[in-house]
Amino acid sequence: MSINYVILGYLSWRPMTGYDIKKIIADAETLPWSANNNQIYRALIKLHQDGWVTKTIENQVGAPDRHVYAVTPAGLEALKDWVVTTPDPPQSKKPFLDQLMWADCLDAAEMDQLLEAYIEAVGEKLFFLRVQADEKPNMPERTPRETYLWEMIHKNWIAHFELELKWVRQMREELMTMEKQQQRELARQARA
Amino acid sequence: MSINYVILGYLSWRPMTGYDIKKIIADAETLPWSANNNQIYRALIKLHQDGWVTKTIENQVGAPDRHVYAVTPAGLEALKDWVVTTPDPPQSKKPFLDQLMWADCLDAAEMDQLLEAYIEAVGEKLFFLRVQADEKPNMPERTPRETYLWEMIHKNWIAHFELELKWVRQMREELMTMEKQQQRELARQARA
DNA sequence: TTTCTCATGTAACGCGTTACATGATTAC
DNA sequence: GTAATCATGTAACGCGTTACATGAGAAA
Repeated sequence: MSINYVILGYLSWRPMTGYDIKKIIADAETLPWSANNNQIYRALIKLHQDGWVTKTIENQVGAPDRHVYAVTPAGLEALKDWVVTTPDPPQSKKPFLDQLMWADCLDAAEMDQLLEAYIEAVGEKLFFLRVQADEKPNMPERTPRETYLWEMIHKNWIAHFELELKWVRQMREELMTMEKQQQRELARQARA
Repeated sequence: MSINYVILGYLSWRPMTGYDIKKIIADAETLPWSANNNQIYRALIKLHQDGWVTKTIENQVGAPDRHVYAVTPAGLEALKDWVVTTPDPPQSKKPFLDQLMWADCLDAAEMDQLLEAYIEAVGEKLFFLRVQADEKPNMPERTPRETYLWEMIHKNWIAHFELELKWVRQMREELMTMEKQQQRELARQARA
């Protein structure tokens, strides 16, 4: 449930509404959540119950009330406690690799098409990551170290997808070579 | 729900029971599922209902009956149909990166400890991956291409975790350098 | 006139997890 | 005697998703 802490983290920057949080998470290419209301509004209720955030209702005219949440000292403490917990290794789902496991039933052309499709999917994701890496979020007063950390996070994701591209391209070439070699061998056997 | 297809894939190698499948998935370092009964036995029921596998009950003495599932021609077709679906890009959860986002509240020592802990977690995972890459699964009659594909899948995971290690080690060094530089600057200011 | 933005929330459902339940045999 | 192996299955729960619900004002 690290989403709760991620929300708490954003609130540690400045007080915000669920709606604000939702937009941030929806736009963040490097956050693995889809920013659905159910999670966010529930999370805010939970954070409030735990005393980690305060809730202020701002009345508006011609628009719904804003429920503005701000982090409390207890919340900051809880955030730090979570930050220093021993980290888990990354957990990736790569359904493409599952597909590859049983891809030997494909002929050379079908296999090549499959790899090509993966290259495209990964390339697209990489494109959006790069676009976002260049954008500057409107976040206030960041220390050089924090700026550095956020850059490294972005670099991590980009490197991850670049590696994936490199890997699949290498595989594509090697499969091509294997296929050609086999063709030559078959031709030789036919002559004999 | 690619788990259903992964199970179908294993059954395409040889007929198996849920128990067999469970052991395979539990041992496979590169499969992202925990091999719980609930998923596996339900999946087998579903595959059977869809006519993708047949079910044969083998009575045993002194042990529970074995429900042996074998793939049907329709199952093989469904497997291939799934294999050629346009692949999704990988989806990774890296809670450590979420922690890093708010890690600027840590002092240099705490930060270094956190990075060290991540290095250990990733290193351990990498160790197990490497062990398994050396093991030869007792799977029958594999074409050179299928062998190659499985090796590439393993390499993908290993490269992924190696990259993660490299990334965090670089960050550790750079943070160390930044810290020293800041110390020197503070000392200079103190003299002035 | 339709769509977008602001803003909050709920309902239904799918996937995945741990833990529970049974019960004989074999190994330490 | 305790634990592991063989073998099947269920219950309860958590996290995450999409879709639904409301309702005003502003922009296209």
